[in-house]
Amino acid sequence: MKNVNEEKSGAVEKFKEFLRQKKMRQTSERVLIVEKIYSMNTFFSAQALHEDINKDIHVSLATIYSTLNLLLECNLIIRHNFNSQNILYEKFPSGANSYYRICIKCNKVKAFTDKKLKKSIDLRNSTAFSIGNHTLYLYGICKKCKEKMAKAKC
Amino acid sequence: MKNVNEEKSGAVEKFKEFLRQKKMRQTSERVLIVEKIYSMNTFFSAQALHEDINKDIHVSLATIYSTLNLLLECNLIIRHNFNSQNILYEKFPSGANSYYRICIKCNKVKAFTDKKLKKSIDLRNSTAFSIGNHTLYLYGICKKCKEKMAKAKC
DNA sequence: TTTGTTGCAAAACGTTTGCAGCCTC
DNA sequence: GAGGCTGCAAACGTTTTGCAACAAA
Repeated sequence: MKNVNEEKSGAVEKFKEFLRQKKMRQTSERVLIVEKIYSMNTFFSAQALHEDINKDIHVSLATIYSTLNLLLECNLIIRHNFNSQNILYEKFPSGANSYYRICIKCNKVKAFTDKKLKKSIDLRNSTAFSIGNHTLYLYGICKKCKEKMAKAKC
Repeated sequence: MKNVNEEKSGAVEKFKEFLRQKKMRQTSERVLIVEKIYSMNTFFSAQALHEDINKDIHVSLATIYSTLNLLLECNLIIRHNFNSQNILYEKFPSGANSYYRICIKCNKVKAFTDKKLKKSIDLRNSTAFSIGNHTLYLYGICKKCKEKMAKAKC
């Protein structure tokens, strides 16, 4: 198991390399934002990230968004749209994969891991398309909602 | 292979049943919207659907959105967020599953099918979570972009 | 007849943009 | 020192909401 700090410094390094390649500048704001994101373990909205960072130092929302777009571009974060209102971001370390169970009744989202499935999906790599990360969403009904529905029928 | 009209009438039926259960009204607008969606075979934006429908009869954008939300709720459509700007919808017939390859360089999206993978994912069904449909996104680099990158290095 | 639904316009929300000043390189 | 980046506020596109008129049950 990789530790959190290794993951974070790996992400910062990858981001800096990406900026170098694009001949873009390494600003303190950009680095701080990646570090913050890689210190979290939950989904987050752009707003929440903005508020969180601004407890420490002042960074404008425009900068938050511009950096989020760069991080999306270099695959260090992903963007979820679980339900129509909230758009949520999440760190996405290289080699990681995201699996989610989404209850279509209560909208709760639960992340899980599945090594076997991961292996099987990674096998889909081909010359026509080199797979980096992948994301799987399972839509269904959770135990609680199933029980509720059973009760309602009685 | 199920034919398109069967699929469409199945969707309409499922939607009507959903409305009945929620004690909501079966309006001509609602039915027309599902029918239209199930006649298409591509991703679509709310705007595009609105324009398309309004060639025939007048339906307001507010009604389009309210119906899209109902269809999301009863799992007859899904919402994609491939790149940060466009939000796209797609029909999602029961039993169908969506697999997508997304190039992180050129942002092109290609849908594909994979029966083996589908079987393997369906096996993840459990008492804790009953899986309905699922969606898999593979993020990677397509052949064209790989070739471009190889050329750039020379 | 009753009450939910529609259309319209305005509001809300997340995100982007233009510009002046600042800070990397 | 030059040009890219930031902050601010205004603009933008998508989605939601409030209200009066309408229509399904």
